[in-house]
Amino acid sequence: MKLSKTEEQVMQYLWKLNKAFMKDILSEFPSPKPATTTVATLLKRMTDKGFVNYKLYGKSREYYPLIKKTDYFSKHVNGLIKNFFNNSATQFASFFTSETNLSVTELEELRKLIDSQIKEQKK
Amino acid sequence: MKLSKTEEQVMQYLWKLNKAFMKDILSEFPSPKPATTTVATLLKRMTDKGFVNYKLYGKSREYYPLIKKTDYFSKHVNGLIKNFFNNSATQFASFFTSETNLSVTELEELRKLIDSQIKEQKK
DNA sequence: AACAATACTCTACATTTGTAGAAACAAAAA
DNA sequence: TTTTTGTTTCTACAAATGTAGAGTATTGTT
Repeated sequence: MKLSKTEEQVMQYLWKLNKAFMKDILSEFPSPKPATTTVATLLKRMTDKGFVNYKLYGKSREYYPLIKKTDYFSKHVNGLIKNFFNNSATQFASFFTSETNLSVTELEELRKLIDSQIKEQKK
Repeated sequence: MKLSKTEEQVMQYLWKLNKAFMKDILSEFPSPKPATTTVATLLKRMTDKGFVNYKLYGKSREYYPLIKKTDYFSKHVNGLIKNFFNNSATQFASFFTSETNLSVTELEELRKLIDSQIKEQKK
C-alpha cells in the first residue's frame, strides 16, 4: 500500500510535528488551506492504509505516524533506483551528482559524508 | 503534466528502445503481458500528455519519447528532494549515502565521481 | 443552559488510472 | 481475393484520488 501525493503531504507534516491534532496539521498547510473535511478524509484514508494511528483525548485524536520518514523513504528511493537505473545505486549516484546542480561546497560536504561512511563500513 | 506509474513503465521501454512499434513495446513486457489495447490506450494517453510522439509508417506508428530520461528524471528527483528534504539536496545526499547500503567499493567510486564533479565546477 | 467552534463520519462527485472488449481497417499471408 | 493478424480508436467500467458539503457529536464560551 502506498500514499497518494496529497496524503504524502500530510505525512510530511506529521513527521515534522511527531504528533498532531487536526488543527495543527491544518495550520501547517499554506493558503489556500483545504477544507477541514478534506484533511479529515485524508487522515482517515491514511489510517485505513495503516500509515497513521492516533491516541484519543476525549473526542479529539492526536495523530502520529506509524512509519519513520527514512523507512518510508528508503523504500521509495529504492523503487526509484530500481525503476530508472536498472537497480544500480551507483548509476543513480552518478546521475545524482551530475544532475542535481549541487554547489562546490555542497559537493565537498557530500564527499566528507562519504568518507565517514567509508570509514564506518571499513570498521 | 505527469506520467502515471504504468505509463512510466512504457516510457522506460521507449527510452530503452529509442523508438518502437507497438509490438516492440509489447514484447518488452514480461508475462503476463497486458492486452494490446491496454498498451494502445497508454500510448494514446502519453501522446496526449505530450510525452510521446510517432512517425507514421503506412498505418503503423513508430513511437518515440519526446523527453530525455535524464530530464524527466531530474524533475522527478528534484520534486522528491523538495518534498522530503525541505529542498536541501545535501540533506538528501546524506540520507542517500547512509540509507542506500552502498558497498565500500561503490562509495569509493562515488567519491571519485564527486571529485571530478568538483574539479569540473571549479573550472 | 444555550450557543459557537471543532472534529469526525457519511455521502458525493469529478478526475485519473488500470484494464480491456468491440469495431474498424489496413497489411500480410494463404 | 479471402483470411488472418496487427494497430488503432471508442467505449466502458471499477478503483483510487482530490475535494468538500451535511449532519452529528463534543467541548469550550457566554
